[in-house]
Amino acid sequence: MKATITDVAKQAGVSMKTVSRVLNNEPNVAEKTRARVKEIARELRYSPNLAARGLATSKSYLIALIYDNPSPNYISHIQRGAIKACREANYHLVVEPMSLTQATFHEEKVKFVQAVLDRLPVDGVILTPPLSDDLAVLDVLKELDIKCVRIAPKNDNAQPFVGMDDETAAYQMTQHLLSKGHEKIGFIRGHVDHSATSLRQAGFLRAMSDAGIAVSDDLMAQGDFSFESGVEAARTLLGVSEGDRPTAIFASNDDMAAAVISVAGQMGLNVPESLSVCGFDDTPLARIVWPALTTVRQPIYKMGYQAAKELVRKSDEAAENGRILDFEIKQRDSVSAKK
Amino acid sequence: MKATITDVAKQAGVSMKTVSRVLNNEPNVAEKTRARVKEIARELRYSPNLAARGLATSKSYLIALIYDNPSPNYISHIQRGAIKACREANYHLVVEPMSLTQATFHEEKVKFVQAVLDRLPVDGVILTPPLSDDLAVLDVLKELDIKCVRIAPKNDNAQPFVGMDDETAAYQMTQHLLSKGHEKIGFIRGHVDHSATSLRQAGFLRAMSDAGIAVSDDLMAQGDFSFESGVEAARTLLGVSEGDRPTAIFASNDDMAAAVISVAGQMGLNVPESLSVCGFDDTPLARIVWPALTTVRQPIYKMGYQAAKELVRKSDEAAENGRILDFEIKQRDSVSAKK
DNA sequence: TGGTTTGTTGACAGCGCTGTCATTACTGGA
DNA sequence: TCCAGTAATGACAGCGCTGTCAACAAACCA
Repeated sequence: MKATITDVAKQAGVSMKTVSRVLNNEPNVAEKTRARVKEIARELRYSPNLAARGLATSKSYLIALIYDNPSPNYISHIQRGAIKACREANYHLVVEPMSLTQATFHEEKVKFVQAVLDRLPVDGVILTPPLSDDLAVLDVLKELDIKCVRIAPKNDNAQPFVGMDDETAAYQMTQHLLSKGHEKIGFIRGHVDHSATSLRQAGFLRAMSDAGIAVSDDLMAQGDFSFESGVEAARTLLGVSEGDRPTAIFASNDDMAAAVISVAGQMGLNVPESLSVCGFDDTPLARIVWPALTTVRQPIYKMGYQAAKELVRKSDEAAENGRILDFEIKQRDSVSAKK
Repeated sequence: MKATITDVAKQAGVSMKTVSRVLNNEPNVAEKTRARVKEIARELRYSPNLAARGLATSKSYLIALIYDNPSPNYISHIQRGAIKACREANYHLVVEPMSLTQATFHEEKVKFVQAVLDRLPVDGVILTPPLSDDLAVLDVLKELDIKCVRIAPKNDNAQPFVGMDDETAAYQMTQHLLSKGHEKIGFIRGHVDHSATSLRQAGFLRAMSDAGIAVSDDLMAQGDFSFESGVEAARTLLGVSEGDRPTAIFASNDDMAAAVISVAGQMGLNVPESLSVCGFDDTPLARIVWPALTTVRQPIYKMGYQAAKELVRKSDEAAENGRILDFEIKQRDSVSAKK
């Protein structure tokens, strides 16, 4: 039925081992032989049996993406990037979301990871936030001796990761607002557990401080990254006398920024004429709301790509222990100069 | 390091084969032996090596989700459902999006599927629309003798599938609008290539016809499922004299429905007081727009689940060749009685 | 009682590949 | 010319598991 290495070897008049050498790009094969074997393999549409190869090398050519992250958009970008890298190295990606289990308690998360890895002998694991900062999970991985790259972790635990500089991004976005003449700028925080929350806030505050503008407490509202929490926060921020009202609001993510636009609309405030709004993440939503959101584009796809790339890296290539990727400020229509 | 079947066998004082029988729930093992082996396996935290098992059985315990669908939301639900079913049967899911390759031409899509399956010996494949209606791809699968379940295909080619009844869903949604007193109802069509487009339109028209209401051409607008196309269509539908304006608009998906709400807002029309709007799909967007969208909830998660379940089904369980899952009309705030 | 059936167990080969190590062919220098 | 040194190749075992088939024990019937 399907061609095996033996078939190729017979056809080419060489031993299985030589075919194996060619297939794995090992040295010490005469160029002529190499060419012939390659040719025959192509003719026979031969491709190695992963299971057999895995059994012999105790590698699986599989990378797992383990996540506990409710945002399909985020995950799907990571996933696409990771798959790209896998494909380039003839690896495959298996996805293991843990939201499906009842893993609400931390202990269960650890058990989940353990169970997955006991069963599936993957060659590497990609962890997304907030899992990327879960020390217990990292311990399990270390104990099992499985390579792991973390996406956007809060802490650099001397383990490989890829991420972006949330603090600087928030800093630059705030500068953008300042450059448009805004001084009374409201800020909506994200979910307290999320690592990005404090970084984005820090960037905002640093920019304000650098500009010599004090930020009063009532310009800071708490959200949790959800649209609903954004509505709440926007009402708090905007439900004051016209003089006290901020002329711009920086929401920690796009969902909350969309909420601000929605609330502003309901209050009869035009965006961006009477109120500038900006978000963070550049989700599809950012282009769907009206006016389209000025926001920060995260290199999510690239993070997935780099993470997987590091995992499938052959040992003779250089390792990179941490990598900060570039973000981009996407200027669209929701921010204008202060009137 | 990691326990093998031999370790368990030794500990239990039985042969490897008996352990194997217990692990695979095969009959003809004394209850006492079975219990003891299970106990020891648990103690040793033994779990079988997938590669070895795969080599012996020529099964991979892997299911592939192959897709060429730009909607991360749709895919992520399918994926979650499929993973659930895989997990229940000790299978794993590998995802293989083809949008990453340059597979714009049809021929390349076929090649892509072929390449993936040559390399990875999966036990089954899940195909999402529009791939689920790609005859050439189905042929490849058949030739390779790989089981396949299609999600929401247009045609029942006597091959396993799961789907939902788009026509009836659109029919019922239209009835809902009619029951609120609306008679002048606008309809925005979806992308012409998509199988759901014609079904949804057919359901709409049937309901109108059953209610004895003629639908004039200028109440039907063409979209392509994108927000932008929805804006366009909404402008066409609403940009007429007040008397000719529809009192309700049924958009073929949520993105376009959101566009209708946005355009209505810009025109000073209140939703739902002056215009009722409904969508289709129940994407996250439906709850984020204001007012929240009345829409049709598709059983996407369940479709993924059922598809995978069919693929991991043991041969002694009953097969189901096609399965229509239930939808649900989600009534939210964007539809009200006609004034 | 012996013979048959049914239930339980184990020995062994082999799935398709790669690692190890031995063997052969070729090269250049003394 | 011979020999060391190196490049190219192959024989063979074995990765961890399951399928096949044979062996044996227990239970049953006549």
